[in-house]
Amino acid sequence: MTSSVNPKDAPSAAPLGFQNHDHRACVAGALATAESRCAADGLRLTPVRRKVLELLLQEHRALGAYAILDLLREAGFGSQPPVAYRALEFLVENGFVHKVERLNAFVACAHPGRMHSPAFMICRLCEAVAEAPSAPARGAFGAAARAAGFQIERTVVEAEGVCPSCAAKGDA
Amino acid sequence: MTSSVNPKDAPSAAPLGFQNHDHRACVAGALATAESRCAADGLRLTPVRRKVLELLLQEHRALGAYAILDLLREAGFGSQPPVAYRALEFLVENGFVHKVERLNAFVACAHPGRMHSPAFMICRLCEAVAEAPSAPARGAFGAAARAAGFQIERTVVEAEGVCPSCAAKGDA
DNA sequence: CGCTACTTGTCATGATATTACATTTCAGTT
DNA sequence: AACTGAAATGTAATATCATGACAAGTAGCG
Ligand SMILES: [Zn+2]
Ligand SMILES: [Zn+2]
Ligand SMILES: [Zn+2]
Ligand SMILES: [Zn+2]
Repeated sequence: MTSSVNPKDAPSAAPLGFQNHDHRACVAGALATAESRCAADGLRLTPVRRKVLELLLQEHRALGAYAILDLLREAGFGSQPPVAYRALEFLVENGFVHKVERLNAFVACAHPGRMHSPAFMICRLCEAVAEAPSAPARGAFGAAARAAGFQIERTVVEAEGVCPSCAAKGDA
Repeated sequence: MTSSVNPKDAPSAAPLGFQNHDHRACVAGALATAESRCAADGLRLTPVRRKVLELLLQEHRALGAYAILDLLREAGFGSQPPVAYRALEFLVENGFVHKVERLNAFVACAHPGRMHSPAFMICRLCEAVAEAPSAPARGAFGAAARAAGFQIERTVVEAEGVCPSCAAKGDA
């Protein structure tokens, strides 16, 4: 969602998505969405899972599993890798979190509640990650896949580059 | 059309990966291309590097760094991880090999000699990997990136699914 | 309650990747 | 041919990412 870059919010030292936004609302909304959808679908958003989602939403950037694990430990949860990986598995399976393959890291979904195939823009300078909608199965690639007889089930689309904030710093 | 797998060994007009093709020519041609381009550009296609490229071309699928390392050891080269990773780094930097992020594995480039941004189709059943041309910076995603002010430098486009060969087996 | 499925905590291990440093090879120069 | 600096290689050690196995706790249910 890149409809408009709205500078109304905090000038912020925030490595957020790329545009400023009301991050408290962004976090609270996503958590609420996750809770209601879990309730609706009979999924169990347990304390660990909820905490991991909350951490990823608050950071608003991609975190490695071990970084998450450190934060979990600080919050009093288990500190062994499977604790983090299992929570992440649940969150990824149910679309609340995406894995960024390029970084071997995880990021909270920016468009929860809707089925979608994510595309990411990853700043190589500040490591900010923005999620854009994508429809890779349409377009030239999808046509090539159909021509080859390949049935696409899942796609990874990740662009590495420089975010507007870092570009401004660098050029200035 | 051309979606059917041709059982005879036809010269590959499209080195697309899932269809049959003259693999000996495919390997020899790619090696020759690599050699001539290295000669032209003053790059050193040393024995280890050439061997890694040859292994990837012959396998014609994605191999993990440690699988490559095993093959290198069998061929009498060094057997420590940096040996493989350094050869792969050279080959990736110079466009002879791509990394498949989704698999943490490497595959020989199917369109060497031309600057391009690869897109992959990965069969989850047989692990075949086909490379298609891609232009992700065009289309909706590129538009989103421009709208966000993000400068794309490199893209990862990988589709996971079922290749025509496995689909035929499964459906039949 | 007792049963079951699921979740969590933990230890151990496996898989992927990099750092550091000594040695060798190579291209260009003397 | 011998010298030299840059590049490449060999090797040990370590760092980072991820999973397997099993015991213990917990929610839902007859
Ligand atoms: Zn936010
Ligand atoms: Zn940035
Ligand atoms: Zn081939
Ligand atoms: Zn297949």
